[in-house]
Amino acid sequence: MASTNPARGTRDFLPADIRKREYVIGIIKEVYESYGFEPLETPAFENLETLTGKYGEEGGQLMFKILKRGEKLDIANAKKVADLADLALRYDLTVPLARVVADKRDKLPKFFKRYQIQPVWRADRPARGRYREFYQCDVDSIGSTSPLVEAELISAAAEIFERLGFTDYVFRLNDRKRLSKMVSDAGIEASLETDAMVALDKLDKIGEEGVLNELQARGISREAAGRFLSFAKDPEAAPQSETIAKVVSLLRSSDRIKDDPSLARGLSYYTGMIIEVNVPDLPGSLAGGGRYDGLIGMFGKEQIPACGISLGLERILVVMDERGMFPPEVADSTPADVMVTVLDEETAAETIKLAAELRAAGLRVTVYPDADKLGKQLKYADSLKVPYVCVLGESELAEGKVTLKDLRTGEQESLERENAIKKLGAAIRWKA
RNA sequence: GCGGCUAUAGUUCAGUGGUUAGAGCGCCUGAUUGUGGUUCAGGAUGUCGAGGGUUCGAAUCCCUCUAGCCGCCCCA
Repeated sequence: MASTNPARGTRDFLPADIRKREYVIGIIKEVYESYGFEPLETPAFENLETLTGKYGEEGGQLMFKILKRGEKLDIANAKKVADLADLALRYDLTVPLARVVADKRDKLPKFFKRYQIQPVWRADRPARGRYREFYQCDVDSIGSTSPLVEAELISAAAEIFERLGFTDYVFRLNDRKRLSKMVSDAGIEASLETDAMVALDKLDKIGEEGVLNELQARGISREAAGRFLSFAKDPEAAPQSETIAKVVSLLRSSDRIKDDPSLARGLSYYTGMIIEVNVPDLPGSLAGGGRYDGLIGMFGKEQIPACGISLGLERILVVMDERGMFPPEVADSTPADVMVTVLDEETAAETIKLAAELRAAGLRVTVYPDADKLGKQLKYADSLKVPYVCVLGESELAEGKVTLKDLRTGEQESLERENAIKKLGAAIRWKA
């Protein structure tokens, strides 16, 4: 038998999963909209040349490339990847945004604030909380170098975490320019700057001693490595960042914002502030971002400054699941408020009519499809956790009534149709 | 990319060379011909991941492949 697993590193989202995802995405959209960010969507795939060279060497390897089609596909004479593939699946949301901005500058506002919630694909090896298809929720502000941009992005992201019910998140802030100064002040050669940052990025994971060893392994002297690390450990000792000071002064003072000179972040396109959001019980981050004033210029047109934050939807969902942070109507979602029974094929038309009346009253109504025994129908309703059942059989039809049963209490009563509809409408509205 | 573990009913798992492969949960039927969630009685369900090998005999031992999980590397 062929495997019925979804492709490696991908997932099927069952109804309960979707309810949770939509709840979180709904809050993210609401908050971003309230800050004046506008939605953007870009294609699932891009021209290969749009994406190549934007993510460093590693990134290129992890891109899902799409084979050329028809006559253009000449496997026998292909010498390099570009001979075989001409398209690739979206690898992140930032580069497509940069392309859109470079391409449609004239159609976009001078300061373009956009959010984008779409899947991206990476041909990575899957691991816990890591997939080959996953969603990113990006929010970016294009066109201004003002620290007000950073402050607003941080403020919006913080509001999202508050609304979702997080009480222990921390925003760590650092500055790429300050990191460069830390490198030079420590006496590390400029050519080893990237190595120093890659090693520093692992501080949480491998500890101080581990970072010192890694710095030395990358050709940095013990003394320089020690000085570098002492800056990283102490915001007072480290060179001061004007940007961080300005951004912090613009935000309402909060112990959730932390100046952290040890924060590095992998991506090479950041040019100024870098941001990461952490919670204590998760090794990685819930969100990350920073300023990238050079990326849009890579498309060869105008150099336009930009800054953004990306929320890690999958990780937010994992933490919320583990902590039971979903409200009951999301965690215990049901497909309908009420189910209407069918006891006889002859009366099915009446069942459909009643269902339509209930829907007109604003209820979510499902109809049992077969004329099975009543016990079976009730059992089914119970398995769906539908709270109410309308029993509509011969005896009810003869009297022009309907039997309304509350599956949670087991109570039931025989009511005139319009009373049953009124009562259900009130019960469900009360709940909502 | 490297190392380790796993694959048996719908599902979670037991079964270390010997008849006809088991259990919990779930599912179906009945007690209850129109009343679920509890209970009781009964019932169905397997290419033992795929392919090859060893053996009188393989779910069990060996090899290959595939898939899943856990570390490392890297990343969100």
